[in-house]
Amino acid sequence: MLEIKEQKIDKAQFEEAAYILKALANETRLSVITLLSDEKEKSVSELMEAIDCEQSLLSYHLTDMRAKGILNCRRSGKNCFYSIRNRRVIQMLGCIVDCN
Amino acid sequence: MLEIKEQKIDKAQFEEAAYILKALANETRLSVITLLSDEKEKSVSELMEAIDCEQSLLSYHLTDMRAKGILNCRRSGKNCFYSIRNRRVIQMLGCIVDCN
DNA sequence: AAAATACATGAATATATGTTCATATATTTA
DNA sequence: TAAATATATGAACATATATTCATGTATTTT
Repeated sequence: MLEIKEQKIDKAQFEEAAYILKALANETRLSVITLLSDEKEKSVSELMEAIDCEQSLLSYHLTDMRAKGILNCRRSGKNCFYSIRNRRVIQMLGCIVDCN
Repeated sequence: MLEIKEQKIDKAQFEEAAYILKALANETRLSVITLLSDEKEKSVSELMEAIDCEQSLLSYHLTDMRAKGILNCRRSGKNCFYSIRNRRVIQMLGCIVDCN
């Protein structure tokens, strides 16, 4: 007698993907990633200017993405320069935008 | 004199991407998409069994993903069969999982 | 050293998302 | 037609995410 093979899913395998998706699922954040995706780092002021986002709010998003390992931050004088920590995120964003 | 070209971002262009990302950024939802990605539709019961998710909670996620245009639903007798509406989502999920 | 600039942080609040439980609805089966 | 099965929905609540505003801190400029 042939058993029907049940497909069981280990939800845990999606933990990390969901975690990153949550960290990116926001217009401001997608804008930041896009601005940083040309390899060049940008200061908070530059990002603010380009995205037209309130200083405090942008800072919140940047700090959080940094805490979640998506962005890097380097201080230089009065400025903080943000950049993308792992280039895979750019690839991912590319797919997302393409598939849409 | 050379002007520095400011890069302005139109956040609105990311609205749709962010909308879909939010709709997917959850372990249960990623599990559902994965289970449905083999072209075959599955009933709520089958999904429930495979994902090990409470009926009501799964229903909530399914209904929402359906409302957001990610899933289709077809009733047949006592069952409701869900499937992926737009195959691009699978491609997207593939990228996400790969890049990670 | 005081003022200005660039950014972060905390508190308060608003809004969105996820979860549970009880109950409703549709369909089939007995 | 009553009971069983499969799924949806509403209410209440918990938690997470986003937003605003005031203020703190580090650095530079005057």
